[in-house]
Amino acid sequence: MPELPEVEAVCRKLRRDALGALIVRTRMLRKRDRRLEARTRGRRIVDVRRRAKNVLIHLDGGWAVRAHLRMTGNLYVVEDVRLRRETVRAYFELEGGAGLVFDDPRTLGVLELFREEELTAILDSLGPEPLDGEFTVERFRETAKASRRPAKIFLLDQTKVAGLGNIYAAEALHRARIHPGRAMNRIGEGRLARLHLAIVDVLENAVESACYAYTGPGSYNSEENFPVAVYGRDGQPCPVCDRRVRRIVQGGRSTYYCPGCQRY
DNA sequence: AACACGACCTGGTAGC
DNA sequence: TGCTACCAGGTCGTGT
Repeated sequence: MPELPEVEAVCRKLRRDALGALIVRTRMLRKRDRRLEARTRGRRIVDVRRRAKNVLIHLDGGWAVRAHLRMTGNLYVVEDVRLRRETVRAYFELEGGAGLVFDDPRTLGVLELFREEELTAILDSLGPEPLDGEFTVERFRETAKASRRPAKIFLLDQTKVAGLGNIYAAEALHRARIHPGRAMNRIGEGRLARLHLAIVDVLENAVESACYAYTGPGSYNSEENFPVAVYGRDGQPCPVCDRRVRRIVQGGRSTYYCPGCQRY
C-alpha cells in the first residue's frame, strides 16, 4: 500500500510511540521471520528512520530491523499487545505491555535483521531521497538523459528516485503535464524541471496529509486525505480540464492520466 | 537497456 | 447466494 508519504507517516508515529522502548519479547508468526526472535529480544529501540519505502528500526548493540511494507504491510504500536488482529504477522512486545505490531495481510512484506554496517551497504543502491537536498534538478536531468524508458516506468525505478510508487508517480506526471509514455530522454529541460518540482510538491503535500490523516490500516489515501487528480479515476473528469481520465497498462500495472493535460 | 512475464500472497468486489 | 475473474499502493528474478 504505502509509498514514501505513508511510510514517512509510519516512521513518525513509531518515533512518537516506540522510541526508547525495550523489546521484552518477540513473536514471529511466520517461519521465515523467526530468525529475528532471539536477536531482537532484550534490545532497545534507539531510532526509527525511513529510507525510500523502508522502515529502519535501529536497536542498541549495532542491530537494525529493515521492514518493507510492500503492498499491504503496516507497522504500528498498540497499547495492549494481547489485543491482536487476524492479519498480524509479527509483534514485538514492549516493556509495559504495549506492542509494536507488523500487520501484513498479504504477507508480501519483508522483515530483516542486519548489522548497521550491512544495512548501509544495501541502502546505498537506492536513488536520491526526493525530499532531501540530494535530489537536485541536475541529478534528475542526468539520470533522465540516460534513459529511454517511458516516464512512468522510470519514476517507479527506486534507483532513479527513491519513494515514488504507482499513485504518486501518476500524480506527479499529471501535475507536470507530461504523458506517462513519453521517453525520459526526450523530455526537454523545462518540462524536466517541471517534473522534478512536481515530484517534490506531490510528495510534500502527501506527507503532510498522510501524517495528519494516517490512523491505521486502510485509512489513508481516501479522497478526503489526499485529493488525487488521476489515480484510480478512470473515466472521471480531470479536475483541471474536465477531459475523462484514462487508464492504460505499463509494465503490467495500471497508469492513469489525463489525455487533455498530459501530452507527449 | 528495455520489455514481458511470473513469482510472492491474500482479500475485496464486480459481474454473472 | 455462490461462484469466477480480476484487481490491488511493490519488488525481484528470468528469459528475450
